[in-house]
Amino acid sequence: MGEFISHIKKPELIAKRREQIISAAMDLFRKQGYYATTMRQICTASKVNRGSFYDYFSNKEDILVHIFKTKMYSSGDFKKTFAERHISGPRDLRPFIRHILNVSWNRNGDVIKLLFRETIALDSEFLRMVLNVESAYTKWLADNFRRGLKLPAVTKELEMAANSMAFFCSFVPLRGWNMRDLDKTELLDFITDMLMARLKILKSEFRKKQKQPSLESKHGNT
Amino acid sequence: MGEFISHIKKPELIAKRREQIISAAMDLFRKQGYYATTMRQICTASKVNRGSFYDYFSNKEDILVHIFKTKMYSSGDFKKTFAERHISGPRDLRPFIRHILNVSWNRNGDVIKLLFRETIALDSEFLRMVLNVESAYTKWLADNFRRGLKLPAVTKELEMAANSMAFFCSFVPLRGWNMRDLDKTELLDFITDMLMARLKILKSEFRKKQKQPSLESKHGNT
Amino acid sequence: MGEFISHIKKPELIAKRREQIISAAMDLFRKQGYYATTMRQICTASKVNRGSFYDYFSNKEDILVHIFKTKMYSSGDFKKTFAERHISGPRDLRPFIRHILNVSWNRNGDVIKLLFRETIALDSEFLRMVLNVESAYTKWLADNFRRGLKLPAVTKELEMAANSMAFFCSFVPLRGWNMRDLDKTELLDFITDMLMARLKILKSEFRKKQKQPSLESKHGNT
Amino acid sequence: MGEFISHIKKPELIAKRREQIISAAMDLFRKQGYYATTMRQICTASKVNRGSFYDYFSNKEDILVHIFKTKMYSSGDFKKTFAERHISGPRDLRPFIRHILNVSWNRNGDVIKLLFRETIALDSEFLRMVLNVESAYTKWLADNFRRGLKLPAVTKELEMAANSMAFFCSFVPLRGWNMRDLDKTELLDFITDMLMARLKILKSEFRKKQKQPSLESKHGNT
DNA sequence: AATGAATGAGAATTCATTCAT
DNA sequence: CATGAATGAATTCTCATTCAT
Repeated sequence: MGEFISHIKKPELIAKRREQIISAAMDLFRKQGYYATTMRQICTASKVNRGSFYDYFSNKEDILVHIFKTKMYSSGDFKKTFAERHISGPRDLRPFIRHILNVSWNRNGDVIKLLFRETIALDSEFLRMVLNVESAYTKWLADNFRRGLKLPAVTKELEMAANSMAFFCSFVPLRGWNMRDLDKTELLDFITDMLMARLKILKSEFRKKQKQPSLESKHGNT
Repeated sequence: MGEFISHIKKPELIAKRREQIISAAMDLFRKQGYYATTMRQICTASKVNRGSFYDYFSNKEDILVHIFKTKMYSSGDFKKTFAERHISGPRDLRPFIRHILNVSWNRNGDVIKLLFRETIALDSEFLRMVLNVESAYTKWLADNFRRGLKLPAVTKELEMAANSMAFFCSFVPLRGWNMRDLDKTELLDFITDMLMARLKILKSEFRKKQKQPSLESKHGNT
Repeated sequence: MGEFISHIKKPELIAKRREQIISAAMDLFRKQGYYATTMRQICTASKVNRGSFYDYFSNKEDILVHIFKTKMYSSGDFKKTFAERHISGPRDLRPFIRHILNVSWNRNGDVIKLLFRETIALDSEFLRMVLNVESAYTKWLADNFRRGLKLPAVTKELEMAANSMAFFCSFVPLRGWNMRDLDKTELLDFITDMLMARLKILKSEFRKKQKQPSLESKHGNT
Repeated sequence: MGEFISHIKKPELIAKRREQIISAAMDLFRKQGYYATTMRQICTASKVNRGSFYDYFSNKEDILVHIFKTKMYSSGDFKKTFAERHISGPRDLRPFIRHILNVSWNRNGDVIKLLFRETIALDSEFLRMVLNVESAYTKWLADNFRRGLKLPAVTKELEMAANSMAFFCSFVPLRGWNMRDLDKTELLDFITDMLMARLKILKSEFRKKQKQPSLESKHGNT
């Protein structure tokens, strides 16, 4: 437990070696999966000595942990990228969705794939952390949708929309094998349209409710 | 590779033991993942002798193969279930979607999860087979949508809708950890609505194109 | 933690293999020490497969634990042997001492040596157990001395005598390298005489105290 | 092997660093044992760079060798201390014994413990040297006893007494865990008395033999 | 003379699979 | 056809030692 402290003195060397290792490991994990990838392979591919490896990571699992940490939060791509893309009004809604999907599919695809496939390899303590980050991210999405639709509060329906959005982020990473690059670009618009269509319904339902605040309005389903 | 032929004579015994093993293995795989599950655990849980196991499966991976084979095609739940639910006209569209999602989330959730997480453990030959089944299934979905929308042919947009649909099938299996049972039920309608909304757009666009067949109509991107 | 349960079914096979392993291991430990002895060597010497080893012991340390357990208590040599040799009166005192030294030096020498050298390899929980057994043994010795000297209670001086006795048990195991076999036999009488001489002083001091119960009598030391 | 020659020029630096290292190492060896102590720990504790270490010792084992060398002979505590305490007549006998035990238990306890536990880690050549020193020390003890008892020559019985004495030196270092500090002080007198009592018998037997030089007198053995 | 990173042999242990009965 | 012990290749990780700066 507890944060691993490297014995190596130069921080820039630590960063460099970790980068080497993570890069090689991600490649191997993507191709073979976490378990089927051996330390031997990782060290050979990253050109880091098998003994030296343990100066930079505490053990094999630690690579996964670092990947998720680096890519998901702290200095991570997720937050940083998305923090810059904030929704302030209705006009931002569509570009916001497109942007996030685009980044998720084309830049973070590998991490997302890993996230779905290999979280089971994480020890429970860190797993909980990862899931918490995911939850927080979904909440952040929901709040952005709220602003984009000018709604007063985050409703359960907004949460479902956010969950769908988060799930769409893994669409291409998980199902990309069934598509050509061309299709992926078209899919971006298709999915954006689908989500926008659903959000519009959500908005119009809200308006209806405002006019007749005493009546619950839902369409009956089987 | 080639098909594994058991030495055991009685087919009903083979079926029985395989069922025992698959049932126990799926349970363990779901909880711990394929690699973290040992043959010892599988044999103990299924009450099959560790030596006898190899009379019913050729090796550990073979269990996965059989699970996918059994659950996805041949006697599989997928086709069988869905074959009975065919779309013949527009009125079937919504119930069709709801039904498929419902079955996927509540009956086939475990297999779907396995499919996303552990296909990497399969040797490439069988992996290709699995992916082919998936593709075929998606095509079948697209054709049903076509019938539901009364369109003359399967367009690229219909294919994308089908891909989305197939992807939604794994929504709860993969992201269920973030939802209560209650939410899952509401989500069923939410997703159905979203897909229906997109299909309606698709239909109306088709109508527009029929009236002005010479003009390409697309919305601007980014 | 907790008792290791072997998966092997036949108890007699477990006993046989453990015996093989312990015998080979003790030999190697004596020559090279615990740490310098590898599992490879133990398995080769005991003719037990390197994988099979873990069907009979939970790990390397477990060998040490078993040696101490087997040799020190439960079915162990210590208790069994000594239980039969009980002091009931003054005439038993000298034979009792001689017998215990003899057994310790000639039959349990290897274990005693191990006990002094390798207890540091034991995990703290089991180490405490071992030390408790030692303490109990020393108390048992003290009580026998008490009976042999016909004293009413175990005094601090009796405890010191017992501690000395327990320490003498490791004389030859620890310092045997400085003696020929011939010397060891003579040493048996020499040490017995020494302890007897001290016990006689102890007894006579007790008598003196009984006559003048109000006066503390001790010789002054620097 | 042969003596290790340091590349370092300043002898006082060599001495200083070796002292640093030995001091830290002894502490760690006592607590954890030789094998469980890593070079990392030794270098951290002694504040000597892990690379520099090999400028002052040839390898890990060399620390042990130096400890024994430094503490046992040459500039060693043993000889120096004891040389000052020489027996010239019967009156010196008891103080001599007390003094040696006291020093062994309270000043050299750690080295003695190490000597019993870790000599096995020494390569055979140096081991022989260590044992030789021990033998010489025992002979020196025997000769002092001879002078204290005014005997003409060192008999086998005197040798046994000296061996016992040498063994008593390790009593508290090896069995101290079973005693409080208070007990250790009382034990000093108890053991001194025991040895003195035995030596008196030895002396009186000598006198008897002198009177009847033709008769062998021994007590019967089991 | 000090520093600190690199090296790689070797350790304990696991586990799918085989095989004799 | 079942049983359960044996097999051994492969895995992760440690650590004394070396080496370039």
